Amino acid sequence: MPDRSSIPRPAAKRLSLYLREAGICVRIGRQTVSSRQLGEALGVSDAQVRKDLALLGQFGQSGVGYDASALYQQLRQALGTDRNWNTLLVGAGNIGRALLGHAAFEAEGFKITAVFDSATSLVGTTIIGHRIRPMSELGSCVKELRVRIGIMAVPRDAAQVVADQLVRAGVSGLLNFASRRVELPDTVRILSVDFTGSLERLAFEIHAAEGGLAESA
Amino acid sequence: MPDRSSIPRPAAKRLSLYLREAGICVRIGRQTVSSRQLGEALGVSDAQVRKDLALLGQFGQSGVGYDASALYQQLRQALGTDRNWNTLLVGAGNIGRALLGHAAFEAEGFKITAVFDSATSLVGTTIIGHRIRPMSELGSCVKELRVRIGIMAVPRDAAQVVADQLVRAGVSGLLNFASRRVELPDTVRILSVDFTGSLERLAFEIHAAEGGLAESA
DNA sequence: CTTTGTGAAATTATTCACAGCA
DNA sequence: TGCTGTGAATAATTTCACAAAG
Repeated sequence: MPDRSSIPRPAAKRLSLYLREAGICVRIGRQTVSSRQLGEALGVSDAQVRKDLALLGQFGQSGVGYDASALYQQLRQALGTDRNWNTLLVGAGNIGRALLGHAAFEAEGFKITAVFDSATSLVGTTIIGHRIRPMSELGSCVKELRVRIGIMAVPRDAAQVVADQLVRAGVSGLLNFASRRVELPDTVRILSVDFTGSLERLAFEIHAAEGGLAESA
Repeated sequence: MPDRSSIPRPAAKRLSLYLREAGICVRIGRQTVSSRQLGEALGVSDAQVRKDLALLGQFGQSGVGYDASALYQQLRQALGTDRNWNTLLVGAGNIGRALLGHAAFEAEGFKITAVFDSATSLVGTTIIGHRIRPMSELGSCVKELRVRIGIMAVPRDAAQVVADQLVRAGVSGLLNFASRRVELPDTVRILSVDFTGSLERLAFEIHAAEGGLAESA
């Protein structure tokens, strides 16, 4: 067994890509898939794919490739998505509603079990089948429903306060849609999705690609 | 003038974080900010901050730090957000609507100038002040409004087709919300935001931290 | 004093290239 | 033949540490 105690961060990021691709292979009935094929589908070198998958153990077959469904199962297990994750959503605004309507979550094992909002005008109403709860119920909800991930779709100025509440309620991780860094105890993981930051990075790449040549004159 | 095209990818990712922080400094009236302060606010080492900012030129002051508004301007210029970027949105579903209601885009120089959808039931209707246009208008719209970025908020199975249409229409970059890799000519940049993938990565980190399968820093 | 900018060193990540297997 | 798994080589990135500057 290889040393499984430490998976490099960049490799960890690619794991969910491999899972997606393995899922496609399984769905279309493909028996095996090679590191080259996976790599081409995802824009990664074949050597990189092999290195990454070897981190999870040896289950490829020389001359053949990886068994698609074994790969799929192995990745699900490694990522922890072989069983269900209960999540809760804080913030029933634009982004929150989009997430509630995002069917892909449940298909991949993530269930939004409860929705919270601090706006009293929203509390008690039902949005896309979810009753909006008051923040005061956060703690009991996390315990009763065994929620492990809190999804924060709140304004940036509320992010730290909500994060603190979620941590106190006992979640293990946060998915943060507010473009603000929040301080957390290092027992709690966070991953941020920043729309504006993404656009800025994209703009930078375009800008640099176009400006880089023109400016050397 | 520094050569923007030679900025390392990880550094480029941090640039938008620095911009956010510099913006906060300017807004609260702070005159100067040091690499240590920036680093602490963003979870990056001070040496890293200095290396990154030095890529844009030398504008720090020994013993003092960086002039907040000069830093802000410099970053905006480097990222290309000192000028307006016209974008268009394809897909007026859940995610598309959330993006239309996301005020932060315009505040940072990104304007959604037009919205498209392939559903004939939506075309012609107005959503959050935007008339939904048929896909057939894509080409003329890009030209007339000088759109450079296409935002794809479409189902995964439509992603490649829509990407092809956007490329043909002449955009320079794509912001993709579908969890599927799309093939593009390498003159066109793409950046993908994958909700499910993000959740999977978060779940992996939690899972790994708890299960002994850790991720190295 | 404090803080920048930057070579040099250390660390981390990727690619190469090939032995070994089916 | 086609392919994996993996050490070795390479490349990229981060950290160190300090001279120079205010």
